Formats: sequence, C-alpha cells, structure tokens
Amino acid sequence: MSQKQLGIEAGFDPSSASPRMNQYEKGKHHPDATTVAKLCEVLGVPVAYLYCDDDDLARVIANFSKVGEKDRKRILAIVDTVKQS
Amino acid sequence: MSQKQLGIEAGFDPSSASPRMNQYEKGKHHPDATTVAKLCEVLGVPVAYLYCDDDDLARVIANFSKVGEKDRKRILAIVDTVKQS
DNA sequence: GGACTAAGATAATCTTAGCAG
DNA sequence: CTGCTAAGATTATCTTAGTCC
Repeated sequence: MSQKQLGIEAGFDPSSASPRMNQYEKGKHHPDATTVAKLCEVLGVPVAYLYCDDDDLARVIANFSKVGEKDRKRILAIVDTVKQS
Repeated sequence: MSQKQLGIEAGFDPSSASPRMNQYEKGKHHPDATTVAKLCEVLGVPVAYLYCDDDDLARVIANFSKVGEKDRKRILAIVDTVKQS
C-alpha cells in the first residue's frame, strides 16, 4: 500500500494525504493521538504496540487478542499473581 | 502529588508546570508523545498502558514486567502459538 | 505513479497573568 | 497552596506546489 493510500483510508484529505504520510514516516512531523489511532486501525495493529519499548511485551500485545479464550485466561492468571505487591 | 509538582518532575518549566498539567487533565490541550513518556516515567506506568482499550490486555501490560522470568517465558510461549497464522 | 521536500497557511500548545476555594 | 482559566506568544502541523526516480 502506498503512503498516500494509507492516509486516504485513515480519513485524510486525498489532496494532502501523500505529503502528510511522508512527513510522518520521515519524522519531519508527528501525528497526534487521534491520527495514530486511525492509522493503527487501518494497519490492524493495536495502538499500544507502538508505544512499547520492550520487545517481549510487544510480542504479547501484538498477539494477545489472537490467542484463544483459554490461553488468554491462562495469561491473565499468571500476571494476576503479582497483583498483590 | 500536586499537578504542578508532577509537571516539574517531568521536566517542565516550574513557572508554567501548573497550567500545563491542568490543561492536560481537563482535556483543554493534549501532550505530545515525548511529554506523555516523561509523565508516565514519573508515574511509573508503561506508556503502552495508556493506549490500551482492552481491559484484559491492560492488566497484562501493567504487570508483565513484574512477573518472574519463568512466567514471562510461559506467557511468550502461549502468544507465540499464534505467530504462524 | 510513488517518494519526498520547501514554504506559507493554519491550528495547535505554552506561557503569562491572573481568580477562586 | 492547589486547581483552574483566558488570551496572547510561540511552535507545531497541514496544505500547496512542486521536483526527482
């Protein structure tokens, strides 16, 4: 998918979608939180994934919603063991 | 902790920390990503936690770094079962 | 068509100067 | 002291108009 099309699908004005997306990707400008959410929705990535600097946690965030109900509950049971600290 | 002190500990100019923090908390203005990261560091909360709308995933994000090494690997093993999809 | 950039137009935040509880 | 706000100063992004491959 081109930069321009990604911006268009995120709801940008088609006439400026290309430079906007390019400014984001090149780091010239930074999208605000609302724009980040729209781009993530188009890309099918959880927003939290972008704000994670721990590679292991990033893997969990990216895949948590894809595991089965039983496995999700197993994970929750594990993390809940530290709830009382 | 007061709004002002939180801003100061995040590195804001002390003379404007109070109104800035208040504008954030009341939703008048929105902090950029760098500012969010600093505030989260002061508050001891992972940045990813703020951008998570799934309560279950939020629990995992908040506690993942606190579980032991063995449990972290157990969790990673579970989420990696969906890596090939 | 696609990636990319400069520069002015536009819109946001940040700072100052306060008030109310 | 703490929470909060208006308004101008400041700084950011967004749009336009292009180039280059």
